[in-house]
Amino acid sequence: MDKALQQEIDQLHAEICQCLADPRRISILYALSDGPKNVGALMESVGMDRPTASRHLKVLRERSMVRTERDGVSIYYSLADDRVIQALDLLRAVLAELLAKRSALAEALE
Amino acid sequence: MDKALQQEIDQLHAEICQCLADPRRISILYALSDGPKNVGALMESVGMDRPTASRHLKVLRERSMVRTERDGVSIYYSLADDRVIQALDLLRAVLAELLAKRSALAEALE
DNA sequence: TTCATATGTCCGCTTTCACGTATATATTAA
DNA sequence: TTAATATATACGTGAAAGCGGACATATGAA
Repeated sequence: MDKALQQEIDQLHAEICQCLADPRRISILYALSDGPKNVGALMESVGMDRPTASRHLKVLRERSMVRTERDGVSIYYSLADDRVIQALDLLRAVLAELLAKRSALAEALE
Repeated sequence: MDKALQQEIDQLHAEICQCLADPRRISILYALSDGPKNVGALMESVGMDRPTASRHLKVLRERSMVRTERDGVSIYYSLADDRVIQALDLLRAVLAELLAKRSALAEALE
């Protein structure tokens, strides 16, 4: 493939990954995997103040990781694509294995 | 689950995602999915200078996303877990769909 | 129109991160 | 031990991202 084109794809790919590279946003995405929620419910379930929630939701919105739908005065957020959760689950499994290995090392030290 | 514990997991989860949130590192990981490579070969295939390659490799090493093995004067890097590539592929598929939708919109405008 | 509620943005501040140049380390061969 | 090769780090700089408090907007009801 063309080198410049490949770089542009990698850039966009990295921007999507960037969305996932924050613990609050991960928490938000898993909260939404249960179903749509408005901002208040998300603040509650993730434990953030309003500006923080809004900022992170904006990041996710701008990268099209979440969708919004207004219902009266509330705005409901939902996942745009379940594969994002699948990807997060894969990485979480990798993490689990890393931690298990470290735990085994720790036990071997005793 | 305990809230503080959950936050700590999300933090580690985010640190893994952080590894993926850079176009150079994505390029490195895909290059390694073909098999182990030393730094020189990676520089070639990804098109970076040495300090840049070393820095990114350090990030991937510290998060255990890659393994290293010395062979004489060369150091060979390899993927620590193929599921990282699986996760990247899922996200790339999400990206492809997003771009396809935008492309359809662009055509509809003509 | 005025008020209350839900959501979003702006500001200053601090931290993190990526870059390139120059320098350091480690391994092998002479 | 010296030189050569392959790899890694240190440093200064500039850009980007996160935070919380104050402010702004939009919808619906009185």
